[in-house]
Formats: sequence, structure tokens, C-alpha cells
Amino acid sequence: VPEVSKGAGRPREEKVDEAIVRATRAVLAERGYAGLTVDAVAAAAGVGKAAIYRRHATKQEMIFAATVHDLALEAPSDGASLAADLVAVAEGFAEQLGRAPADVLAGLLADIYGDPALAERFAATFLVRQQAVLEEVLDRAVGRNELAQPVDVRVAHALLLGPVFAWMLIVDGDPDRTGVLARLAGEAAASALLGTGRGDR
Amino acid sequence: VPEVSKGAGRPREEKVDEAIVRATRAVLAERGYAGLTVDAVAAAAGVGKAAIYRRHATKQEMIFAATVHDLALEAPSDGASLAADLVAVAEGFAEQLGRAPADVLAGLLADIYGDPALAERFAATFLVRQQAVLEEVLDRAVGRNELAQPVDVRVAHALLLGPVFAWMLIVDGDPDRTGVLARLAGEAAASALLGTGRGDR
Amino acid sequence: VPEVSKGAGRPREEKVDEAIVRATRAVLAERGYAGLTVDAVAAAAGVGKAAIYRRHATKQEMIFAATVHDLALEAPSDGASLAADLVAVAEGFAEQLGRAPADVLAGLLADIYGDPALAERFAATFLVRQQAVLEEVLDRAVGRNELAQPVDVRVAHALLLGPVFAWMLIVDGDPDRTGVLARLAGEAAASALLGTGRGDR
Amino acid sequence: VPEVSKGAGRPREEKVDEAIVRATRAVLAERGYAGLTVDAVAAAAGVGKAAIYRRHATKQEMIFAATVHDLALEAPSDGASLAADLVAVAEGFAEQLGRAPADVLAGLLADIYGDPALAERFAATFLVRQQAVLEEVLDRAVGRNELAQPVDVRVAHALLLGPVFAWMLIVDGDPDRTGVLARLAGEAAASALLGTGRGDR
DNA sequence: CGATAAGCGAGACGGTACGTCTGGTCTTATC
DNA sequence: GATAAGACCAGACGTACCGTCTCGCTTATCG
Repeated sequence: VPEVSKGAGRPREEKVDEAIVRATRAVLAERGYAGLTVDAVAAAAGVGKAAIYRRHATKQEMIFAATVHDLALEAPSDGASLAADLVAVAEGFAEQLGRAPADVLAGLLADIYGDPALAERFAATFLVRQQAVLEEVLDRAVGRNELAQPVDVRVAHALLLGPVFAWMLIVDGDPDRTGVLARLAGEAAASALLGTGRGDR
Repeated sequence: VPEVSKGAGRPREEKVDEAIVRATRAVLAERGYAGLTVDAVAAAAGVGKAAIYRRHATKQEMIFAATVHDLALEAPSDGASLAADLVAVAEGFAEQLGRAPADVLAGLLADIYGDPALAERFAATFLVRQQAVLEEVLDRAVGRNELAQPVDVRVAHALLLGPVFAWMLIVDGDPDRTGVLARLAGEAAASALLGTGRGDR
Repeated sequence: VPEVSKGAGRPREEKVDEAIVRATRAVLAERGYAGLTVDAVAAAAGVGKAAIYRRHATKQEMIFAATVHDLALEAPSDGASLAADLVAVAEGFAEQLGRAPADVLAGLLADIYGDPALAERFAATFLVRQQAVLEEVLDRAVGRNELAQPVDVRVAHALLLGPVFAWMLIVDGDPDRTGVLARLAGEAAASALLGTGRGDR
Repeated sequence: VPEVSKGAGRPREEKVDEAIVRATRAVLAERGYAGLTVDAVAAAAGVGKAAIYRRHATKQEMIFAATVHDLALEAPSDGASLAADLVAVAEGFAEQLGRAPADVLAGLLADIYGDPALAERFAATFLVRQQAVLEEVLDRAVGRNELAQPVDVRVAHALLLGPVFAWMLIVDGDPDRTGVLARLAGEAAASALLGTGRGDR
């Protein structure tokens, strides 16, 4: 979102912001990520294109802001074990991803290549947030003496997020069993990380 | 690839097929998935656009055919255990994915939504091939009595492919450590599936 | 020219209109009617293709508008006789046609068949304008009692326009003698129409 | 029509020639000059495109050969006067032109610009033939002492052919009155030429 | 309170890619 | 060597979309 010069001039209308978000989601639902047009969003929102581009540098950023930006992710309360914590985190990931349409996730992931700004925003919002949660859980495990030495967060991230992502976007698994898969992913990651940490493999 | 009416008329020239594939890869390497143009491919291949569209219904199918379609995947030789087999499979996935540029994988995954034909082709070539390998490995485990009851292949698929995919395309992990991650994913999946199979959780 | 929704939005720029007209004429002069390309016109005008198609439904209409649409035709001042008037009209036709390149005239005439909209525009601008001039001259002759009864304008039109057109586009006559031919055509038409009017044949 | 190397190999089949002519006319009748496609003609004739291009250098030449090439034009028998002869000639022109569709005439006339070979063929078949007839009629008039000095054939040609052409292709006059117009054109041309010849203007 | 600054909807602008279509040539296998 | 079928190169067509700009207007703040 480009900076807003404060003070002089007419202030931006919040109604416009809301209308854009609502219209973006509506058009996405109707035509999908690939079929979404800025003109269509503007028309559906009853808004000029300039109002959109005053807020978002590109179409992708608009979509990002309307669908993914605000996806909250709460850190799990302290569990009994690393395994329990990781299962909770995986379930959190699943819940978070599930709130955005699959094609939007895939589309944004693709558009990240070739748009560094979007990549930056994606990393800052998504990756950083998820990895912060993970760090906390891993630290707890160290405190609990489950883990002797710190573990690379990115590895843990891939082990946890990957299965959920693949289930939802690649394998096209049954949405009703996403929870089952998240639990399995959490347990799998815990055993792998603990095994690594113990160094017995 | 649209059906070829056999027998009558001038046959398609293999040289053209090759030129298109080579040019597609070259343009992808130079401009990336988003920057690829059919005209650019045609020009680079010294070929008319019609020759391309005679072979591929859309730009995406052309890219698919040039980058992903032929990605071989060999089934691992019989290992000592399910864990060993799954590690080998995960390494196979990593090697297979590594042969295509990341932006191409992401781009195709995105374009699958909204192009059912491409989705079909993707499933038939990619998913089916990988899941066949997985089935074999899982069957072996049943034979070995490691697994008491059969396991849903899609679950295993997500547990194995997900981490590799996430490492390469989302977390942007160090390519040199992709092998490490694949090994971890294999072990993690094995322990999760064995745990499930034993039903002790 | 498609209708312009008035009032709202950014108004069309006259500079663009002019640039398109100028570029169309330049490309026509350089490559001829058959060699003209909309892309070439757009490039020469420094204009997007959309700006052209916003104004003209087809390439032909664009050419029409740039070369033929505005060809003025002044009614001759009252002459001494029908013959004198018709000579003046024929010379007017010759002057009018002479201002557009021959291949353009032939090309547009051909494209009229199969494009009803263009035919309509052609009739409204060209035929109607010329026939209005003719009507006036014929009315004067009736007033002068040269003609006892009104004459079919289309007949007069063919008798006058035909020779000039044929001289310029079919017979490929010497351009320097177009004036001579126009005079002859005027006299010929006058004598034929007067002969008809008198009914002595 | 490209030269035929005689003797060796399989001779051309006349059936193919006929089929091409028939198909050309059929497609012209159905889709018009602008809508005619070589592929369509080949398909309608049950013939390969090569068979067409072996006989005709371009699409236009094919159409020319199928519609206009053979349009006969008989010289009028000796009439009582130049006027009578010219009327006969004009009627001959009208009859000749009437045997080809209007859009074809206009289309070929347009394509002549930019295709010198077609222009050559057109001149040789059409203009030369018509002007030969005209020359003969004008010579007779000199013999009859109606004309003191020879008249430029091209001028006479324009005066006669022009009105007929304009009536049929530009003014879109009633086909049933084409004869009337031809008679008028003949009389008009005669009076103009006689006037010129006498030098009294 | 009047000037200034920025917002607004509408829609034109330059640029560029798409997928289709055609013309004229070339290549098979068959006659 | 002619034939039917059809692939080949080249390149124009008209459409669609992106992100920017311009119009006439409205709405706030600042002097």
C-alpha cells in the first residue's frame, strides 16, 4: 500500500477500501484467479481504476491484500510436548490456508517469481509470521530439553507447511480430512526433528 | 497434444517438435515463465505460430510439454525398510522437481486452476506417476509386515512431496541441502505412517 | 465511428485522431492499400491499436475516414446551360477523386461488398453528396426549360461519374488529360439527357 | 497459367481444371470475393491446394480465370451510324460485365494495383479486347466520313465503359434498366466524339 | 472564507500478447 | 510427374488486459 500523504487534500474514503476488497473477493469467487480483471473489480466495486491503483501497485498486490494479507495465525498455547505443539501449529497452518481459495494461493505463489515487491510482501506477511510461531514452539522444546540443540526453522517450516500445502493444492485431498493430515504432518515433523536432534541417525 | 490424423498428408516434422521444445526452454531460461511469449518461442525456434498451435492447444500446454511432461521418475530399488524406501522416493521427487525451473513449476501449478485440460494432463503425468511409485513402496512395506493395513496413497504423497515442494518453492531453502531435507521428509513420513498403521495413537 | 458516450470519463484526444489520419495516409502512400497494416498505422501514429479500434470498427473504415470521408465537393455556380453545368460537375468529380490515391478508391470499392456498414457509410458520404449536387444542376435545367421532365439522378450520375472513374482507374488514362475527359463526359451526358428529355429518339 | 511441360510424366487431368473452376464459382457465390479462401476452393473441388497453385500463380489469377477470363465480346455488325455502333458496343460491354458477379469485378480491379502480373493479364484480356472492338467501330466511322480524324480509343473507351461500370458497381442501378443506360451511354459518347471530331467546340 | 491539495468515477491512452486465419510453398505416399 | 492431404513459415487480424493519465467534480484542511 503506497504511503498516504497526510494532512492536505481530501482523505481517502474507507468505503472505497471496503468496496474494493469485497469486489475482489466476489470476482475471484466468480471467475477465479486467472479470470480476474482489474476492470471487473473496479466495475463490481463501483469504483474507478485509479482508486484501486492509488492503493495497490499491481493487481497481484490488490488480490494479496484482499485475500491473504490479514490471515491471522495464532501461536498455540504451550502443549505437553514438541509433538503436540507441532500438531497444533500444523493445524493452524491448515486453518489459515483454508481461508483463502486454492487458486488464489497458487496464483500468488506463481506471481511471486518475477515480482520482487510481491515476494517481499509475501515473505514479510506469510513466512515471517509462520516462522515466528515455529521459533517459539521450537524454543519451548529446547526449554523442555526435548531438543538438545536449536533446529533450522526453515527445515521445520518445510516439514510442517509442505504436507498441508501439498494436500490442499497438489494432491487435491479431501478437505474434510485436512485435519487428519495436519496431525500426521505434526507428528512426522516432531519425530524427524527429535531424531535429528538426538543425532541417533 | 491434439490428435494426429494418421496416414494422409505431409507428416509432422520431428525437427519442428524438437525446435519448439528447445526454444521453449531457452526462452524460459531467458525471460522466465511470466515473460515467455508464444511469438518469442516461434521466433527462437524458426517456426510459425501455427506449427505450435497445431501441437499444443495453449501456451501452458506447450510449456508443460517442454519442461515437465518427460520428467522421468524411477522407482527405488527394494530397500531395507519402509523408511529407507521413502527416503529414496523423496530424493527421487527432489531430483525430478529440481530438473524444472522453480517459476515454471509454480506457474503451471497456478494455471492448472482454470484450465481443466491442463489439470487432467498434469494429474495423468505427474501425480499418477509419483503415486504409482509410492504404491509400490507401500505394498512392499505391507509384504514386509511393517504396515498392517494399507495406507491412503494421497496422504503418503502429501507427506513426502509437500516438504520437498515447500523447501524448493516456498521456503526457498538452500538447494545444496535439498537432499538433507528429502531424507528428513522420508524418515518423518515413515514414522508417521508406521505410527498410524500400528494404531497406537 | 462508434458512438461516443458523452460527458463522463476522459475525453478523446484530437491529437490522436489527427495522428491516425496522418499515419494512415503516410502508410498508404508508402505501402499502398493492400500493404497497409493496422499495426503499421498504430506504430507510425505513436498510438495503441485500441485507440484506433475505439474510433473505427474495421481497418477499412479507418482508411475510409482518412482518405475519402472528407472529400469536399462544391456545387458549381449556375452556368449558362445544362451542358456547362454538367461539365463543371464532372470536373468536380475528377478533382474530388483525384485527391485520393487510385488504389485506395479501388480497394474501398471492393471492400464495400461484404461490409454493409462500410457500404452504408460510402453511400451516405459519397453517393448522396454527389447526387445532391447533380439534383441541383438538373433542377436548374428544368427551371431553364432545357429539360421538360425530371431525369433519374442515378442515370445522370452514372453518365457523369462513370467516364471519369474509368479514365482514372480502369483505362489508366493520362492524368493531365483528365480535365479534357471530364469536359467530354459532361457534354456527352448533357446531349444524352437532353435527347432523352425531348423524347426525339 | 504457368507453362505446361509436355510429354513426360502424368498429364494433368481436365477433371481437376473443371472442378477448380466450378468450385471457385460456387465459393464466390456463397461467400463472395472477400470471403473466398483457397482452402475452401480446394475442399469444395476435392482437390489439393498444390493442384491449384500448379495452374494459377495466385488466388486472384484463379478467380480471374474462373470468372472473367473467358468473357467473350463480339464486335457488333456494321450499323447505320457511329451512334448505332457505339450503342451496340455499350450493350456488349454491359452484357459482358453482367456475366460476372459485381463483387468479383470490384475485387479484381482492386487487386490489380499491387500485382503487376494480374494487371498485365487484365489488360491483355479485358482492355485490349474491348479496345479492339472499339477501334473497329471508330475506323468504320472514319470510312463513313462521320469522323474526320481518328479519335483516342482510350477516351472513347472511358466514355462507353464508364457509365456501364458505374451503373452496375457504384450507383447500384436497377439491373433491368442496364440496357437503357447502355443505349444512353452509346448515344452520349457518339455525340461527344462527333462534336470533338468536327472541332466545333 | 477562499485557496490548495488530494480524493473520486469514468474512461481514453500506449503497449503488448493472445489465439485464429490465410496465402503460397513443400513433403509425404499413391497413382 | 500429377494427385489429395496436410504441414510449414510468415505475418495480419481484432480482442483483451495492464497500469497510467486526464477530465470534471467533490471534499477536506490550511491560511
